[in-house]
Amino acid sequence: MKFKDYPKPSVTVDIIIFTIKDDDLKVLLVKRGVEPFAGKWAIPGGFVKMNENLEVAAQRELREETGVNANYLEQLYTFGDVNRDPRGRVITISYMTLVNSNKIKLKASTDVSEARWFSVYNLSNLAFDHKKILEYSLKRLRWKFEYTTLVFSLLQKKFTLTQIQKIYESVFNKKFDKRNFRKKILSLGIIKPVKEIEEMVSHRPSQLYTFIGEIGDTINII
Amino acid sequence: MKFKDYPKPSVTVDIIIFTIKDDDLKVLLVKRGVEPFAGKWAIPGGFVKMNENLEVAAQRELREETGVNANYLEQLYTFGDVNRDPRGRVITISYMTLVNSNKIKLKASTDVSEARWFSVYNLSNLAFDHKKILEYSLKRLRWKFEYTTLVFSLLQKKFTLTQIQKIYESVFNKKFDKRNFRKKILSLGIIKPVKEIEEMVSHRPSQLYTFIGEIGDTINII
DNA sequence: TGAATAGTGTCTTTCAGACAATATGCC
DNA sequence: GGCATATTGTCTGAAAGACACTATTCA
Repeated sequence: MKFKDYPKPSVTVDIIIFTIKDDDLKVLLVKRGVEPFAGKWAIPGGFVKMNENLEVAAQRELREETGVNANYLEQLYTFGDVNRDPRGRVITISYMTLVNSNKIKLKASTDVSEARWFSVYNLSNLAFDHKKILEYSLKRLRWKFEYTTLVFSLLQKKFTLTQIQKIYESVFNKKFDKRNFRKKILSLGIIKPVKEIEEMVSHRPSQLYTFIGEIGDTINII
Repeated sequence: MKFKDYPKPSVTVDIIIFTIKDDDLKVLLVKRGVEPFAGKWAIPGGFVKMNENLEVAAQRELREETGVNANYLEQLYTFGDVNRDPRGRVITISYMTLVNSNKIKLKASTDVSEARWFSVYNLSNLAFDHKKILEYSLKRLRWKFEYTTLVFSLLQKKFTLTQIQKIYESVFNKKFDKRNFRKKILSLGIIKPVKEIEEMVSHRPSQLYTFIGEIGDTINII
């Protein structure tokens, strides 16, 4: 079979980069510098190189945009409708990751003019079918937060229970009862208190905990 | 950006076709007629045409192998490791579907020599990375059976509670308690009895039910 | 002592899961 | 009556969810 002779679609990876900033779930978008959709905001992405695995390509895009490596990266879905890109047939494999926004210093890559964090609850007018991709990724993110220990990819080594709860409240965009939430988290046996407490706060300092487990482990949280 | 000038990977769709036959969960495999892996069994699939959406390509492959259209088709995962196909870079988007084996008359397509149903619990020595793909698809199938009404895509319009239970037992490869299972299914409010009972059986005939809802609806079943 | 956040327990309801006897139709 | 399968209810333990007050630190 001489499949080299057939015309082939282009293949890209897009990476949805989530973070929590100011108690709000945010996603990193880049402003397109070239047509099509010049001036519109888009999910960062780029072409997959011929000798590059898909996850490697996604990691590379992440690094180009943020300068950090993901400790969690998950393939989401592949979008390949014939007319999703006016330049021709482009099939994109979407990935998502979560980064700690403190560690990030945004830098513009070569073919984009700007990169910025956007609240996921206030998005509009994105390039391509990226709005649809983001809606899908938010569903997946919530699902992952219900069933896995993904939250710890957004926390420092030591953290408080309130910090966990605030992240959950940002991701689900709703409040949880403090007592029930803490009871549930503690019952999972995935965190343990450390011999330190919060410092430099003008109120009762809280107990610090550390995560014992692997990020992404399956476990019922909510 | 003249992205037409870059070398591009080939893109295929593979389709995992599940059915229940003889109270056993089976998957359709085809015997490869050509190299690489000539003579090995493989998941059916083929190249995506340039003017063809991904789901359409998957539906087409399904029709070529079985002659039926899917009433349920779901994208699973995209496999794209650099060396997964010795002929070159091939990225494959996998889909899964469930068909009623009564309706199927298998036919060989052009580039395969034979198609057969295999028990998912007895697979070995498949072509490419297809073993890995099947393991992944079984996990997803089970997940879907826990949380959705997918089972009804395998049943006729009228069915018995025992038929539902037997399908679940095949999919999860374990037995369920009859009383608890029926209690649970009935509590969901997604089926209703019809004014007929089973005929032509040499034992107490059972009540027939019909499904009220959409296949794939989310709902907690197990 | 006031401000700010940390930390904590009980009750009710729901659901999962264990468990066995009777009913019906056909031969 | 014997065979084969259908149908049915109770109890227990676990977990979810509603709900409000006290504790601690700092300024």
